[in-house]
Amino acid sequence: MSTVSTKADDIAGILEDEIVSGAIPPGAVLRQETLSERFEVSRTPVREALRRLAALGLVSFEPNRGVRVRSISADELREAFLVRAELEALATEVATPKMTPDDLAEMDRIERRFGELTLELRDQARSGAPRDAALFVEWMQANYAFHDVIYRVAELPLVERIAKGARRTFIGDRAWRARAELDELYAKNDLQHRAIREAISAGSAQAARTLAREHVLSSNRLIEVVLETLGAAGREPGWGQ
Amino acid sequence: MSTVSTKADDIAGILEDEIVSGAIPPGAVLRQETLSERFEVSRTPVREALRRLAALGLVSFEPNRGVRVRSISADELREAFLVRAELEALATEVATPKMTPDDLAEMDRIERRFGELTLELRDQARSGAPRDAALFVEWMQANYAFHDVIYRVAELPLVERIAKGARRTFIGDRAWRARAELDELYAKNDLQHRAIREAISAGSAQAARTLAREHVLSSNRLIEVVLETLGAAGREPGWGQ
DNA sequence: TCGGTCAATTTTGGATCCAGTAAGAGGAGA
DNA sequence: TCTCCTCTTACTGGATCCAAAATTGACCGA
Repeated sequence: MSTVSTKADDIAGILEDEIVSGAIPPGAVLRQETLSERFEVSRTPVREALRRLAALGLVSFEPNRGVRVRSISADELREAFLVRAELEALATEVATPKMTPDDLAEMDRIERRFGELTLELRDQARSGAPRDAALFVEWMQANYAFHDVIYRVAELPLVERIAKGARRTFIGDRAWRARAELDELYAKNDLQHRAIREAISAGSAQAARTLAREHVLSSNRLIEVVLETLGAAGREPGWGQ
Repeated sequence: MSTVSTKADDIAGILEDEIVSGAIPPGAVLRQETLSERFEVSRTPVREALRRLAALGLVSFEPNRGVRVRSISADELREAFLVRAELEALATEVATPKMTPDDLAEMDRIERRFGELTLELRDQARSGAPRDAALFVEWMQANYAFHDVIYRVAELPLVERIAKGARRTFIGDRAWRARAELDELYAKNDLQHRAIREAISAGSAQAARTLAREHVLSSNRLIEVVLETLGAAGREPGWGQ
């Protein structure tokens, strides 16, 4: 791990996080001057950072006009899920015969925590209390942690990079967190995790593969809810579309 | 389509082609000054272009040392094929119900040409004549053209982008073109294309999917030959390892 | 009041300049 | 002769400067 890094890399990393997390909303226009003031550097490293983000598909350059954070379309979102489904299926298949008892134990630990959080979320929704954002974030992280074990064991860095790139395309869309009707999907998620874990444990790579694929694809319903919410959200600021 | 473009974009595009085609070999060190002289611009747009290539994974930055064209490792190459196999399977499945008679006719036309080229390649190899690079390139292009029809019909731009990114990771490795023993793989390729075409024509998305996946995966043997050749090739120039 | 034209301002893209770092050559000492 | 140290050189990363393009807004005429 190299301790040195360029300012351009640092800035790109920070902006990437902020875009992915939704702190910088889709459609926002990024001014080079503003960013250079914020990071207390000249525009040169800022521009290089923006080039990198553009290559990653997070922002788009309009020559002589500026860069704007790409807002993801309904089709893109659906497609991202398709890609994730295929690649997670692949990773799960590859990981199954490589799983050690320690790995399985880790999956269990994460899955137990995930189950608890799922119940908490459901209880909260049933009690009519306002959704706790921190709790939701924790649930989401536990969800990803489960899949991350699989990626780690599979040792497929390219697959991991692409799949994680695809899954983050909707982390930033915070709008959907508000919907209560998603709760049963959460519970389904939990059950599917358990099924995948059992298939892996049984050493059935094909079953694990199929389950992983269906797991991601079953988020289709969730996607549609998300899209509905997004459609209701106001248009983003910027140059006249 | 915007007719305007920045020099950084132009340069990145040209360099990308040259790296992918192998004109700039893996391991080569790219000097900013040299590139700026070649393209008759200052180093600024060159650096931005290099940032983009780095984000695409084609080159790697070493802070204060320079950029070098990434040479693909054996594991990366194998993984790229796995990714392609999954995504082409997906694209084929999605494309099958959307195929029009015109699309099928185009596939036939391309496939017919592909079959001819395959025979030519085989005849040439049998006659002991030295391989004709131009013929090989044409064969390769016909091969890709077949798959491109599927991508076009599937209308999955993200899948297409990722899969094409994965498949080009080895176009640049020209070494393997010299191997005669690959000829039977070529013929197999041809047969598989026909099978995929028939499955699509029959409207069986699942069969087409499976065939497409196996088609790419069957290149495993080919990959191993490539790796063998790469292993024999001399080390690349540059900083010590 | 509305639309169009033209100048002023803003902002980007590119060139040049400067500083800091890494590799390498050469010399001194063991 | 080998090793270590220093000094030079080359090249990158970042800052600043300049030109060109686009947006804004004011002014004018219908």
